[in-house]
Amino acid sequence: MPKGTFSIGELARLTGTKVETVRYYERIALLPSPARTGANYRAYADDHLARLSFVRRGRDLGFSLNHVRELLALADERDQSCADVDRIARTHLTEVERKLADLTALGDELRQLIDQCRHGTIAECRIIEALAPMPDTRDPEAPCRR
Amino acid sequence: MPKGTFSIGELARLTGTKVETVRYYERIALLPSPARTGANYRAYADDHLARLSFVRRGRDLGFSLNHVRELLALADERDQSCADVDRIARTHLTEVERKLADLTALGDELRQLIDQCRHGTIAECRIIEALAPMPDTRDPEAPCRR
DNA sequence: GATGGACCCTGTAGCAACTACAGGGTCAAG
DNA sequence: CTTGACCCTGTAGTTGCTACAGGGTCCATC
Repeated sequence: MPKGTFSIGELARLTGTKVETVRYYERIALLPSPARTGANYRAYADDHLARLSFVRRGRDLGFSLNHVRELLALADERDQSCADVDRIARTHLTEVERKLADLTALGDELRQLIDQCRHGTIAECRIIEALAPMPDTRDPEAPCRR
Repeated sequence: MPKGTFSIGELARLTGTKVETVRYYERIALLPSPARTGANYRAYADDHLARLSFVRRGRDLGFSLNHVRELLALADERDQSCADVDRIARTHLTEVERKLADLTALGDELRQLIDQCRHGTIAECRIIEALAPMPDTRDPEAPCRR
């Protein structure tokens, strides 16, 4: 590797990413294509490292790749207002809160089911029972949802 | 449709599933192939309805299709012990609780970030700042994770 | 009996966000 | 000079659907 550059493996280690994932990010144009060595190895510089760690951090915060892409584009517009950044973050937070509510309800329901299990045969299993109820065939409009 | 049978559309409506999803479940052998009419239409009976609503309910509880498949197989073994059912449900609950913890931490972090936003330019945006920090290139082992 | 719209069929391709090969080339240490 | 760790490209798999394309069928209405 030329001095001051990293191989893909080094970049991956530095950012806690898999090598395949780095190549994937390049393929979908989330990361710019780096220079190549004589042996056709990717040679990354500090700005690639910065960009990839930005992506990783965004992913850790649960942003979609598209959101990360938007945030990256915004990060380069240093003198624009950060209203869009704020909007993306708020949208994402709303989504996270919705998932959180769903998952909480689901966990409660599961815990209830498990608590009712009397460890007998399947014929008398409350968990299976809870899964089994049928929708009413007389009502063609009502699906069997909670 | 022969008397006492449902078309795929009716079955879908009764269970709150999309028609394509019902066909998909059949393709992956989660649902048995139904009888066909002269015009090659699927003709479902009550047992298909029961099976599909079991699947839907399991999915609503967040079980993977493979877990649903196992639960379906177990549901047919009426005189076996329900230990396996219990195990699958507990495994799933553990997983749900892990996701819940992750999502809670993530929501907290996002809220903090958003609270810090002073609505100025991107150059001084705390959200972008929080995403930007670089890993230490002198330490080849430490990835930039929380 | 023709027409229209709602339904049904198969098969394939697409989505997110990776991950995992296969089948090669390169490089540095011993 | 060989071994093992790395690198390359390209493609296919994962999960759980969803969305066509390009056809056939059914039934009510004109």
